[in-house]
Amino acid sequence: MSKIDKRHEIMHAALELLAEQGFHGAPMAQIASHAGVAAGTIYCHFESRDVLIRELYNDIEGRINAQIEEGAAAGIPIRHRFNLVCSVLLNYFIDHSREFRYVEQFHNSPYGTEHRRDKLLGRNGETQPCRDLFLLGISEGVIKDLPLVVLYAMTFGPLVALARDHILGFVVLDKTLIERIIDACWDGVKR
Amino acid sequence: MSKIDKRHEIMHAALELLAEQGFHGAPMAQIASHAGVAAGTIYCHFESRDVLIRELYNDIEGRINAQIEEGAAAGIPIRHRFNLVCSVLLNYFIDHSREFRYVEQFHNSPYGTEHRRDKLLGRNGETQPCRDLFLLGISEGVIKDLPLVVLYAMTFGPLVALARDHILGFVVLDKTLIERIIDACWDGVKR
DNA sequence: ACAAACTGAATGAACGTTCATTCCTTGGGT
DNA sequence: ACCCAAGGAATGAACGTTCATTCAGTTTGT
Repeated sequence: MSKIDKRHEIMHAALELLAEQGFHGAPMAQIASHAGVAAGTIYCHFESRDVLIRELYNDIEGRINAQIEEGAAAGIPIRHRFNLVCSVLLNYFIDHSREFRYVEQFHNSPYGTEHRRDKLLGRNGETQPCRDLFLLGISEGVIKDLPLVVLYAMTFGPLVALARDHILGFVVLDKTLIERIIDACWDGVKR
Repeated sequence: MSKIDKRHEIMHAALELLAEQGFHGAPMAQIASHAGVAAGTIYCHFESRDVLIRELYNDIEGRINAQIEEGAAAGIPIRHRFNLVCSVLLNYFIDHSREFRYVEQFHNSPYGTEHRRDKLLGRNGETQPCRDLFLLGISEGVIKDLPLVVLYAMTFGPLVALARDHILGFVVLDKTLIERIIDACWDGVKR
C-alpha cells in the first residue's frame, strides 16, 4: 500500500471514529488500529492530533465548497444562488451524516471558534460563496441590511438544525419539503 | 461553612469552569480550588465527575424551563406571543451565558446524546407553549403549514446560533437588533 | 469524646507523542 | 538475472504527562 493510501486510510478511520465517538472518545491508538496502521505511522503523515483534526475539517469543507461552486454559474440571480447554496449544503449533510457530525463537533469546540473567527473577519483569501452572496444581496437591496453573522444564522441555523433532526429521525426531508424550507429561509433574509 | 454551602460552592465553580473551558478543560483539582475546597471534598458531595456534570445540567434545565414558562402568557395575538417567546428565550440566553454554554456543550457530548433535542421547549408531557403557539398559527392560516420540527428550526435555529455568536463576541445583540432579528424569524415562519 | 466532614498527597489508568529499530522499495554494479 | 546498499516509511514499546479518584490522617461541630 502506497504512502498516499495510508494517509487516506488514516483520515477515513479518523473521520469515522471522531464523528461517532466524539473528539475526546477516539484515542490515536484506536484510529491507528482502525486504519490498519501502527500508532507511530500517523505521525509520519500528521504532525499532531490537532493537525489531523484540522486537516480533516479542511478536507470536508473543501469538498462542500467544491460542490457549491460546481453549480454556481456566474451571473445567475441572487435568489437562485441562495437556493443553490442552501440545497447543496442541506443535501450534502443529509447524504453525509458522518461529515455532518464531524463538522458540528468541530464548530462546537475550541478548534471551531478559532476557525470561525478567521472566517468571519475574511482573513485568508479563500473564496467564500455565502459571504459574497449576502454582501451582493444587501448592496442590491434584495436582502435585509443586517450584520453578516445574523444572515448566516437566519440561513444556516435552520438548515443545520434540520439536518440534525433528519439524521436523528425526527423528520424526513424529501425533495419538496427541502424546497419549502429553503423558501422559508429566503423569506427570513429577503427584504 | 455548612455542608450545603460547600456543595453550592462546588456547583458554582464547576458551572463556571466547565462552561468557560469546556468539559475536557476543567480538571477536578481546578474546580476544587476555585470552590475553596480540597479535591477529595467534591467526592463527599458527588459520587463522580459524571454525576456532578449531570446534576449541574438538571439544575440548569430546571431554571431555564421555569424562566421560559414565566414569560408565556395566553390570550394575546399570535404575533405578539411569538415575539414574547423569542425575546424571553434570546434574552435568557444572553443574560445567562454560562448556563447557555454549559447546556450547549452538554447537548454536544456523549452525556447529551440521550437527552439530545428540544428538551428546552418541553418536548414530552411537559407544558409546550411554543407547540401550542405554532399549531394555533397554522390553523388560523397565519403561519406556514410546515411540520412543527421545521417551524422550531426556523425559529430557534437562528436564535441559538446568535446567542452563541453574541457570547463569543462575533456580534453585539442590543435591543433594536434583537427586535429586527425576531422580525426576520417571523418573516420565516409567517404565511 | 465521637462522628462527620474535610484534606491533599498518593495511586494508577489513559493518552499523545517519541524514537530506536525493522521492513521494504529502488536502482546501480557485477 | 542477481545482489546489495541506501534511505524513506512504518512499527510499537516506552515515556512523560495529565487526571479522576482514593484513603489515611486531621479538623470541626456537637
